[in-house]
Amino acid sequence: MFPQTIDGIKDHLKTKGIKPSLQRVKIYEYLITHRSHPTIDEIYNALADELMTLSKTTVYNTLNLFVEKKVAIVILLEENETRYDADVSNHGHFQCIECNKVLDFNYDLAQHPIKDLEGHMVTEYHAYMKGVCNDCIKSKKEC
Amino acid sequence: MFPQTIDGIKDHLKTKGIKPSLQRVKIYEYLITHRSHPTIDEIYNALADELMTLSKTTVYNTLNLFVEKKVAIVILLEENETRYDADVSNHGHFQCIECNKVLDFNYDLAQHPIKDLEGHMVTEYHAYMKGVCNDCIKSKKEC
DNA sequence: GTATCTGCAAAACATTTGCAATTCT
DNA sequence: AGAATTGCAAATGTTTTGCAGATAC
Repeated sequence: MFPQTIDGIKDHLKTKGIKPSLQRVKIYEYLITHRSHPTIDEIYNALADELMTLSKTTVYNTLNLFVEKKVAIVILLEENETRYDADVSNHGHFQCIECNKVLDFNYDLAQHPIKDLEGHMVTEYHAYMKGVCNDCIKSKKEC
Repeated sequence: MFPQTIDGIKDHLKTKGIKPSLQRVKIYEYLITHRSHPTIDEIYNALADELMTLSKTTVYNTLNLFVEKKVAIVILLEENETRYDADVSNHGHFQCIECNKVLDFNYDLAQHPIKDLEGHMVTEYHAYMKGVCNDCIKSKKEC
């Protein structure tokens, strides 16, 4: 599903019109190897050790570029918290309100025609849910 | 669907555990008479003339209270933009990427069981789409 | 050598907090 | 009077912008 090698990542980015700089490749690699839908902060903190001079501005620039070039999508689940996902296919997200974990789920809204939207041109589909994940349900029962 | 009178609004807020102060009643009235899913700024600007001393803090406080007491929901459609809706039922939102208008649509995600989420407890359902509304499609054709 | 990319510092916004003044009962 | 609410000013946090230096082709 995702490129498996650094060269694969470079080729993928090039195909999408993105020059594969070190920072961009590392950020994309982080996104595809950490499917937790990280925030800018999480990405920055994770890579700052390895890329000593990395700045948050670059992380912002890069993710804005990724979204514009459609190699990543923005995930909105909470106010004041923008998360990113390298899986650009139509799928849903479930966030646990106890542990804040985000799970993907298979669901393509585009497959469900909506009467109220006839006549409009739909280009993006988003579905998300919140609740308590099974891990947190278990931990609660133990108390 | 929504209370039709000021007294109706007061009763509704009281039922939900909210003391109906002037500011709260006016903000709730604005929400149910302007179904455009306004931002804090839009609500503040719309009411500032009438409520001379209204502060943005009060608009923030009030909407946080409304969400907590479940008389309004947060609508996330864009980064850094929180919108509010007094319709707390499960339904979807469509935003036009040309004119930014937000339309409601009838769609209850809760009616669509998701295999990947078996074992988790889902308490909130959100669906939204983006695209170009029919008004903007028409204006484009005219050019 | 010219374009682009990076990263610092500052600016721009959105939201929250602390607290004093006001309102309501 | 006592409790809750309002609203100002300051603080916090996130994202963008301007620009100078570094990098790539």
